[in-house]
Amino acid sequence: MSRPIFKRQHIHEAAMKLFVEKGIEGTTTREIAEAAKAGEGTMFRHYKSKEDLAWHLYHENLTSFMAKIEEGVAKAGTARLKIRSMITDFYNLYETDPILCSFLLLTEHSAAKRMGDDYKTPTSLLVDVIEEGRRKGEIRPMDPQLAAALVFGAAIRVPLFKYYKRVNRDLREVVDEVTDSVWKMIEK
Amino acid sequence: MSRPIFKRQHIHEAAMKLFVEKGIEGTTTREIAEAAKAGEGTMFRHYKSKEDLAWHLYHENLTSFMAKIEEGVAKAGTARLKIRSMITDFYNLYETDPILCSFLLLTEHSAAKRMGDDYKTPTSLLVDVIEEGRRKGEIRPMDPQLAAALVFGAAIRVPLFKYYKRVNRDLREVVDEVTDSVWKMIEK
Amino acid sequence: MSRPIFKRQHIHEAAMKLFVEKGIEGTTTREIAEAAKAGEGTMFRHYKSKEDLAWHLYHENLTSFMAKIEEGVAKAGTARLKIRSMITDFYNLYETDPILCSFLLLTEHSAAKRMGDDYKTPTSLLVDVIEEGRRKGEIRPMDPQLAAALVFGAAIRVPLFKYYKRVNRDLREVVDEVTDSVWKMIEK
Amino acid sequence: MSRPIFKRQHIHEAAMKLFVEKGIEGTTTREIAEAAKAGEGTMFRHYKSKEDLAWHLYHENLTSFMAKIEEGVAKAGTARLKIRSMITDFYNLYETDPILCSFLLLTEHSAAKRMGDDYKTPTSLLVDVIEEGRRKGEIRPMDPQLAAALVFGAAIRVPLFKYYKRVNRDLREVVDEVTDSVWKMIEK
DNA sequence: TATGAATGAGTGTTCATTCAT
DNA sequence: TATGAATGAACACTCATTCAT
Repeated sequence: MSRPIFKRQHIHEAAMKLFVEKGIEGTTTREIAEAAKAGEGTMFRHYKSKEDLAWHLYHENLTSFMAKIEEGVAKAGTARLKIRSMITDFYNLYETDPILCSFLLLTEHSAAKRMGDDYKTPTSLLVDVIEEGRRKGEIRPMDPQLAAALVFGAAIRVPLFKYYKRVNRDLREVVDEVTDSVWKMIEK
Repeated sequence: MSRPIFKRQHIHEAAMKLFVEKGIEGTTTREIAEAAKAGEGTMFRHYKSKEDLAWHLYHENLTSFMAKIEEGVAKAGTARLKIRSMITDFYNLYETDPILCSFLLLTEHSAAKRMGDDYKTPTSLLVDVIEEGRRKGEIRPMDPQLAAALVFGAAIRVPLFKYYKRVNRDLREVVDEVTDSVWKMIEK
Repeated sequence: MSRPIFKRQHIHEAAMKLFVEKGIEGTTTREIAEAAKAGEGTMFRHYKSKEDLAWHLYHENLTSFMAKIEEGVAKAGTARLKIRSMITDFYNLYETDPILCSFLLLTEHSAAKRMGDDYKTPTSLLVDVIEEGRRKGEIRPMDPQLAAALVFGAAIRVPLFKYYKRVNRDLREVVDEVTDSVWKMIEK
Repeated sequence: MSRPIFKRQHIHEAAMKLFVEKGIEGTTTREIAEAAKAGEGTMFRHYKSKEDLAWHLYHENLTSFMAKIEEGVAKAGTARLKIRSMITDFYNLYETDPILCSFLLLTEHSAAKRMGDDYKTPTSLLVDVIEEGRRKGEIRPMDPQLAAALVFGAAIRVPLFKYYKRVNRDLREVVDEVTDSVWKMIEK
């Protein structure tokens, strides 16, 4: 009667939006279905469970975002430029797709349980970058984990402040200022 | 059967621990009761609902923590020392009562909905400190909100890294290093 | 510390009022305690349970009301006068203590389960009166139960209509009109 | 496991029976589900709450019963015949579907809160009939509300007596006797 | 006698999930 | 593939009842 259309993409979008707004546990499958204009059972043809949907959403988007970040990092020659590249990618993502960026940021906590320790995340990449910079003498002697915490924390709080409307500028305009600032914390 | 001892404190402690471990939505009232060795209905004599319990826990602890922070900030003479004082209080809290510290950090997001815009939070206090430092010429010209995001983000990510076992040192030992680092981002 | 005062009477009054307003099942023991300005446990010193309280309230008040009705009925010489006496007592009660009257009327249904078949109620008394009137030839040949249903139903609906504000007059003024009316249904 | 048959009708029947037997508050949703051989959550797909179910049951059945009564009343030429028609419909309903009839009678009280004042009920229809009869001189001068109370009370108590096994005859056999009796109360 | 904190069985309700269509 | 009625375990919450004070 009705022609089956692929609802998967609709479900992706609806779910991610709701997950950001109300959290994963706070979102019901029925809300997702409604927002996606799909039947209540449709989601389960594609994913085993709500958690599974959330995980796939996280995993797949993080993976492709990581690929992008890693590409930029690989191209950049210095630790400073590598960090600048990561910040650029993050702020770009936030301005292009704030829901996805927020989802990636907010879900990290709950997804952590399901990720192995060797899972590649922006944080672990940043640690690598810092360790390499340390070895090359670009960065002052300090615990790389602590350095990563400072840099990542500083840079990532800016989109969060924008989310809460404390900061209103286009984040792509502040990439250089943020890079300069965080670099001061760790430079030789 | 019944033994009129005040169970409120037990409930506070059990609930906060569980809220940190599993989130507010992820924690059931049954679990709280069990962990507090209290009856299932006992919580509801003290709080209207689970959400209400979470809110009170957040509100009361934040209020008294804010009092402590504000005291330290008031005593410190310069922006740098004020920021150092805040970091000290935070890291002290983390080492003294990591559950409470984590709860305050993690609940900010969901509590935000219930807080008025004029609600005093560590973040808003930091903005005040930075604005004052700016006026006094201690801090370089920059958007105070952006500065606050950088400083707060950097400093607060450190306990989070400890929570995830990336950082293992006693945070009270790194207060000075962190203060030095974040100060570089904003100093004149 | 506090001087124990008899709270029983307060509880009686509060409970009956609430039972009429919200039904027995719909009233909580806490509401009763609050309305009676008594502690939550006080009621249980006097009655085994909420149902027990309701039953005693019904039983004791009905018993004393029955005594009053029976006295009037015994004094009256004819069936007509006996019925008039009953209506007078009912309407008097309604105007004097509408809550008690409503309680007696509304609780009959649920109390029926606990009453033995030989329990004396206004209805059973009315049947007796009618049977006697029948024997004496004052009442036309008809099923006494049916006659009682008609007379009792008619007379008792009037206070109910007043309760719902459809009738507003003082019921004591309409005793004669009602008596005349119901008597027409059964007179020889 | 699941068997997409419409359970709504089952729930209607089970709920009404239980509501009559034990009252709305005294009936648990679990009991309804069991009696309807439905899952515990099934009711909530159709109705927002137990109260909502009760209300719809009352509203829809009363509405269609009112349509039937009004039709009979409209066809009858005199007040006496109109009243006879109403009694016929009531007693017919009682003998045909005693549960529905009892439900309509017993729920009136609690449903009253949710009904607007302009809600059409058998009682309000009876008042209309009596007022018209009054204007046409068929009925003696008297307060129409009082007259309605007497007539409705008398007629309706008969099924109630049957419910309590005081009266055992088929009510359709007593329509004429009851009509004759109640008519005497109000005729010119 | 009166109290009210504590209790836990039980209630109405939710919601992820299943499966016949 | 998509649907949505049906499900029932699990949930937040209520409330009659107990008992140490």
